[in-house]
Amino acid sequence: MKVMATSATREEAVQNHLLAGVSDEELARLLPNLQPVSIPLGKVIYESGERMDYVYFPTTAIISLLYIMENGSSAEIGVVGNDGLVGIAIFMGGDTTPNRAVVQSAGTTLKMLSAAMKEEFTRGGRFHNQCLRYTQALITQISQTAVCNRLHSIDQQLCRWLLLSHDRLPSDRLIMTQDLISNMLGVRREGITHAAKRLQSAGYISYVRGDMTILNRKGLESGACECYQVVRTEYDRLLG
Amino acid sequence: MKVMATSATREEAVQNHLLAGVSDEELARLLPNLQPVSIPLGKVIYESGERMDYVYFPTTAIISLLYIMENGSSAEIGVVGNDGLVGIAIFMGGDTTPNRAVVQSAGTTLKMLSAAMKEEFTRGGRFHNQCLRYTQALITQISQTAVCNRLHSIDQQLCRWLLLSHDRLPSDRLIMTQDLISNMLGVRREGITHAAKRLQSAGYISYVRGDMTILNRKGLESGACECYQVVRTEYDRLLG
DNA sequence: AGTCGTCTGTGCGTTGACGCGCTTAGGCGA
DNA sequence: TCGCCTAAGCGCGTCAACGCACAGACGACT
Repeated sequence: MKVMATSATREEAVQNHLLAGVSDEELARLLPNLQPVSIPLGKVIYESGERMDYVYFPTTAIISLLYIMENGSSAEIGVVGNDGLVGIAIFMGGDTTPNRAVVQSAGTTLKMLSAAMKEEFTRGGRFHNQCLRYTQALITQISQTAVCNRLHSIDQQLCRWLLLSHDRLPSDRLIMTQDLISNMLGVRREGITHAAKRLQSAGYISYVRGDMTILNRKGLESGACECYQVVRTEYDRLLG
Repeated sequence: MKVMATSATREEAVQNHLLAGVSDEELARLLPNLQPVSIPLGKVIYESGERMDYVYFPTTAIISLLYIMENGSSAEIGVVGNDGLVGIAIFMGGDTTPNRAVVQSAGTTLKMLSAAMKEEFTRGGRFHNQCLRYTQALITQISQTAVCNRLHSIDQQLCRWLLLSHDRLPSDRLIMTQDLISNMLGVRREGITHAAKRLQSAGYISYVRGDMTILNRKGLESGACECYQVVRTEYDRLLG
């Protein structure tokens, strides 16, 4: 995690949609506290139950929220990109969550001390409201993950997962091995191999050794269950 | 849904833990707006995407949050009892959610007009904070449901579900058919039949035609996955 | 060029859950 | 008391996903 000495510029900040949606006055107060940081793939930002010293506003990075079982298996409960922030427990009041936050796609985020976050949140302005609306959107995403885990096939879930990632990605390339994806989705690696091969045969994606490219979004959308669209629509409604 | 003419008394209000946790001053402001209502099993409080006119603070009732698929199948994403409230979208700012809220166990709740809810929430006092802490607890419950749906057997999930219900129940009796439970958990009715029979053989529960009694909580806890305890611990930490 | 580690593909047998159809049994009202 | 409705139990065959073991395949690094 490389920290640049300077605070974030306004141009950097508005790359994050949540920050782009606050008032000029609020943004002016936030800017000096926002530090650009670039974070590598696989970096653990929060550990389950651990004190969170910073909140993170992704600009180009994508962060995955995971629950890790006692036996080591894991499952993703949500994904955060430049549409939101990581660390909602800071302003919700719990300070910690029983989840791990890990970088799914390397890139930059803006980090801010928890204290500064709490201070601006308690002022109760547009920033406060935006944070809560984003939290509601995230709740919808988590809920739909629960439903999808229950009722849909690996193929459908992989499509949903790729679309959620693609929405938060600056390009069509996703650096991610099938093994990592299987940990996210909480399934076998071979299950992902099969599903990915089918998607490749259909011409929706192509990949070689951890380097995946999305070729046909429409195709993926047709292969996904309704869960993706429900989440997408709700994000647009709440944050659009 | 039977509405009594009078406002709620302080004694009624504090049966709901969330209301019990606010300041005297706040409670005094809330009381005139709180109306006791008794609601029968199966009543739909909110429909997916529908405007929410009231928020509900359960006292003895239990409400289930469900997502209904386009093809009619369904899955529970969370359950609310006297530990919280139904209608968080009101103060989170989205006004609606893509979920259905349905009464899982008949009983009473205190309902309050959305406008009154918003007004007290925006005052930003202890009530505001309690609502957010409760929302975080609910997020944990939903997250753990997602994980559990992915990784655990029907037997384990039934145990978890029974324990979550029991925690919110005034007695050990649960009026609920296996068919309804299967809709909640998003599995086949026969799956619940098998799991329930095993739990009955073990002496953990007994049931006849939609009338279930919990005989051995410890037994259920031993049959459940870690998901139940994670949620329980987090509720205690955030709201206890 | 050769070696090693990692990523991907494949082929088993196993299993938990599904879908369907049907039976048994309790409860209630006519 | 009879009949009906609904809840619960049972027995298939089917299937998606699992666990495991191993084989190619690509890239990086001597």
